[in-house]
Amino acid sequence: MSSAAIRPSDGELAILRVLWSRGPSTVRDVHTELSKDRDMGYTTVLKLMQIMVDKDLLARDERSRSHTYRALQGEPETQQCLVKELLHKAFAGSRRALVLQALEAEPASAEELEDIRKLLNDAKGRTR
Amino acid sequence: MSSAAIRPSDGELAILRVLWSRGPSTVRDVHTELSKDRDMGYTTVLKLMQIMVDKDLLARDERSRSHTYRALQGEPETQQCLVKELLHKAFAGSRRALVLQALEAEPASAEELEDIRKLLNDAKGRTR
DNA sequence: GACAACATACGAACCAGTTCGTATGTTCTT
DNA sequence: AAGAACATACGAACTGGTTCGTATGTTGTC
Repeated sequence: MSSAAIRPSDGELAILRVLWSRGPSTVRDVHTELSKDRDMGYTTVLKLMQIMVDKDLLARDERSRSHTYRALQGEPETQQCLVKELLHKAFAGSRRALVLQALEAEPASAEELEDIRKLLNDAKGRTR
Repeated sequence: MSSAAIRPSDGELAILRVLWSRGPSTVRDVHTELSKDRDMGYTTVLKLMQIMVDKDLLARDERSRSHTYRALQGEPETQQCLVKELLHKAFAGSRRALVLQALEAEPASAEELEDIRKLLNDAKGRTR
């Protein structure tokens, strides 16, 4: 079985998100993408991605001059890791309270609620 | 309307949790409570709480020698602030994905699922 | 071959959060 | 009145994350 997901920092998460959506990418790719939102230097992204390789968050392919990086942990695992952390740090483990605040964060559309309802039905099957 | 909740750091959140559950408390109270889990010095807690007063996270009553502190922002507001942040940083705003990972984080009991279902029904009334 | 463009490497500064030692002042006990 | 116990204040060190300048090497173009 695979080891638990590593909790990424904010900057790391931003990079992971690019990699998850684009697939394996060069530093330049990622930097270009991130520059749409924030305003950060190229070498900043480079350094961060190098650190992430050390932490086993990313793998690097050095075969071409512009190294290509890929995420070593998936989006759902990472999300779950972060949710679990928040659940315990801020909600004393109460998923009910967490869902409540998630729903109240912004008004939900009817479709959105319906989607989530389906989720619950699926979960019911897996109940212990 | 009240201003938006301040995002507390991990240490700050731990202190807020104590104050939410105990009500207004002294540094000693909080330190005693926190010592059950972590192992931190008395002055560490003191310092942190002083900083929190500066940040308007806590209010301090200095009338007695042992000052008493109370939380200036409520648990739900704070939770919502944190959830909202995670929602955007890690879930691209998809509450569905967030709830999914929350449910999969640990197996849910049937009652828990039922509770959450009720939440959804209530939310439906408020749909826009 | 020389110069521009572009790549990685890496040290150093900076920031927020955390931790704690030490100074200092008050209260309580005997 | 002296000392123990306990309170706040605050400087300073340490940490992890972030940012970037600068050095250096490679590629591509004229």
